[in-house]
Amino acid sequence: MTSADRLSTTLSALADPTRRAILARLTMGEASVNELLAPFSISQPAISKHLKVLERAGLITRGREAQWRPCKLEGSALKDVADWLEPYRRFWEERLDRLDEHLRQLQAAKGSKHDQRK
Amino acid sequence: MTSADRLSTTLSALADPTRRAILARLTMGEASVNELLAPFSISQPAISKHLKVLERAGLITRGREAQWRPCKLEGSALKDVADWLEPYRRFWEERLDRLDEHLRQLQAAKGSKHDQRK
DNA sequence: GCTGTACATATCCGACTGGTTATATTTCCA
DNA sequence: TGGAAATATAACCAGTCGGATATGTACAGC
Repeated sequence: MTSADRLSTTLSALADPTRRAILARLTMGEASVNELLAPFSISQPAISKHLKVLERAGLITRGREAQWRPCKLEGSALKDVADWLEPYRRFWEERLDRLDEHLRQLQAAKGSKHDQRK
Repeated sequence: MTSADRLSTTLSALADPTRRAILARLTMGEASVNELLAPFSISQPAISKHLKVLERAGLITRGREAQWRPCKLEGSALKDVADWLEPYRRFWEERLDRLDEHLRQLQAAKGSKHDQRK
């Protein structure tokens, strides 16, 4: 799989609120399928499918403990996303800079008036 | 649209290599549809669809200049992704791995890890 | 006006997605 | 040994996706 395809797989795995909720739960530690199922009103096979997608994307790994298949968060795939995102940082920080500049101009305009309250 | 849905829309827009390539091109400045089309061997309507997806996700904005519709990168949607990603950083950074492992061992030592909740 | 250019929209198609229910598999335990 | 629990797999369905081709719309310049 090419690097672009891997990133696509990861991002599309993340583009689902249920799967992101699963990842959020896993930040608190490993969990079984049933534990991950509990907060949702969907069927168990649906969760198993989500876990398969997350595993395929490298976002989780799975162990074996008797009849349990504990899930564990795997950070490295998220790092790929962060690394892709990084070069774009200036495009949202720049925006904030401009907003900040704008706010300072507003502030200056306000300060030049006698009555600062509406 | 809820916050989760907006993030899902953004992530699924990013989960396509063609759309990410379009964003990469736009880091070098605004571009027309034809300019964005050039590097790809897909049809013009296909690019228009991709641009619609990117616009809906808030990743680009579009102007009007005669018969051209220049596209411009919009960083704020990417910031949403970065903000979502940030709490997961400790899961890929090496420095905290030992602490994390330690915490997970403590958690495991508490036992009854796999109690069923239903 | 007329023509060419830039782009959007409509429609269709095959592949994929996220959900379901039903069933199979693996493992523990009484 | 046999049942219950945890999980996986199979089959199905409706909706979405990314592509195509064909056509429509808006504007520039002659």
